[in-house]
Amino acid sequence: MSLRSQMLKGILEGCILSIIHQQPTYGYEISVILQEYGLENISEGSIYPILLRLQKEKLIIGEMRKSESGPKRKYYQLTEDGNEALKEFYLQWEAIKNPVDNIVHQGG
Amino acid sequence: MSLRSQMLKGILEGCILSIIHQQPTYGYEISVILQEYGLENISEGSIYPILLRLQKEKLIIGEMRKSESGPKRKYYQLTEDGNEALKEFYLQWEAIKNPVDNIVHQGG
DNA sequence: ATAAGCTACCTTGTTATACAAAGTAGCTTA
DNA sequence: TAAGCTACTTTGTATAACAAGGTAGCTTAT
Repeated sequence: MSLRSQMLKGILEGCILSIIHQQPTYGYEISVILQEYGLENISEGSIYPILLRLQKEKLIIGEMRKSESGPKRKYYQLTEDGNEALKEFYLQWEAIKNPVDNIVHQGG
Repeated sequence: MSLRSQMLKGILEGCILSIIHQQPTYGYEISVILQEYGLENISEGSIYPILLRLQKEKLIIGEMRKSESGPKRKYYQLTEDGNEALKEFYLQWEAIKNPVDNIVHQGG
């Protein structure tokens, strides 16, 4: 398993919450959006299990909608608990990013 | 298991490499240094296994030295492979940090 | 002396997660 | 009718942080 895979643990979930928070969206599009943000090659094997997990934890809710082109899509949006979890992710991200940045910039 | 624990996966190892790169040091002191950087409550149950793993992968080498006060200390320093791994960590950290920051700041 | 408390190291078992790999199926276009 | 894209799902694997426990040396107060 790659270093990147390890480093993404826990982070990817928060990113997906954040993307859904911006606009209701579905799995396949999330992979495209992540790409656009620079997180390339995040496979569906990562994204869909996260969506199912988030749904199970009631942080998001899904709804099937017909597509004008292609199969039906499962659009997700955040629940109230999801908004809380997202806030918590933001806090944790800052609490990790800043120290790590300082360690990295001091050393290298 | 906490969100923070998940988010630290892979990252903590790179931080420890970076700290050892700055100056040869030992496990107990690393926990203090991490604290000072703001990564609080990183337990020895996290640090020592990482040090043993890094040593096994020949990214660091350890050497016991007497302490003027207290038990002997195992000082570690980076090997050539360790320097390579550290550079790779820096690259991966930037490759993850920037996209995640953009996702986070876009969303909220 | 001796107990308490800090320093310092190590090990075992648990839990969670990214991802590879494989499968299913609808729609469009050549 | 086949290729190729869209879109969702499931199974199994590897790995890492950490809780919890253990060992032991040194210093200081009682």
